[in-house]
Amino acid sequence: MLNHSEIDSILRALVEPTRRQILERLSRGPATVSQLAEPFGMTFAAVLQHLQALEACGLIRSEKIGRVRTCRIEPGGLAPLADWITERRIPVERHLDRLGEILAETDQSSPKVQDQEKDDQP
Amino acid sequence: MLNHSEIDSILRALVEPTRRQILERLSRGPATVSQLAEPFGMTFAAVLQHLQALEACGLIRSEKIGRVRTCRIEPGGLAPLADWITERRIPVERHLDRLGEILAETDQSSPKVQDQEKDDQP
DNA sequence: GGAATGGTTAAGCATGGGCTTGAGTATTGC
DNA sequence: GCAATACTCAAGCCCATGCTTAACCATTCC
Repeated sequence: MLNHSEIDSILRALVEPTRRQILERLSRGPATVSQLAEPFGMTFAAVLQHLQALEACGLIRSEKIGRVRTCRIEPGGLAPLADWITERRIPVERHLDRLGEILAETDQSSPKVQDQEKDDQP
Repeated sequence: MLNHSEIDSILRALVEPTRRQILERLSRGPATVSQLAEPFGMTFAAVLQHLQALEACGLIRSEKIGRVRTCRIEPGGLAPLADWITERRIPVERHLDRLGEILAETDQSSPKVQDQEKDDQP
């Protein structure tokens, strides 16, 4: 499915553990491509591809000076995903609010709505 | 890479557009498996696999009564991802704070730190 | 200028995961 | 009991994507 929305590309970038580790590393400060590649048992080119994916969706930013490219975190990069999450949460809160209203309207003699257990392993 | 942490499974679930649409649908109220399968031009079995992925990482919950399985949103399902995002954001804020301190310490005669442009298309 | 360093790109392999098919199970309606 | 319904499971196809290899710039050092 070619859903090329913004959160789609951010999620596709974040779903890869290596890229999350790169973000982790960059959150402790800027680094060059070779510095980023070194800790991973991985080719230079592979790390570069990860960096391009991260930069394409606005999670990092990079700047080349001379022959050295330095990468750093883009501060607001995770904001679209954070917004998406809060948007998805609001309807649920609304549902809970309506549930609260319903509970308030009905008698207090049936307080077992919170009792539902989640079945862990089917 | 077999990184089976919680946010890993949540991200793997959310990265699929179909599963996000299913979440969207369920945020408007519970639905049976066949009700969920109907709008997608997709097999029953395929939707079922998506539902299993969503339930395995705690984003939805389902209950079978008779031969009908009803699915609903798990209210706190997105919380681990939201927490992960805020955790990643704090170091950046710290960096910005330190930047603010540095700017406060130095003279006000060099205000070009915010001037850096992001190069859109390489 | 030539070698070394740092990065970039393209081509190809290989695995994972989404989707289908097809068979199978449990429940409901007659 | 038998058929229809609603779902479940397993096997396999196929494509997207991560990774490697191998060549190819560009910059710095001598």
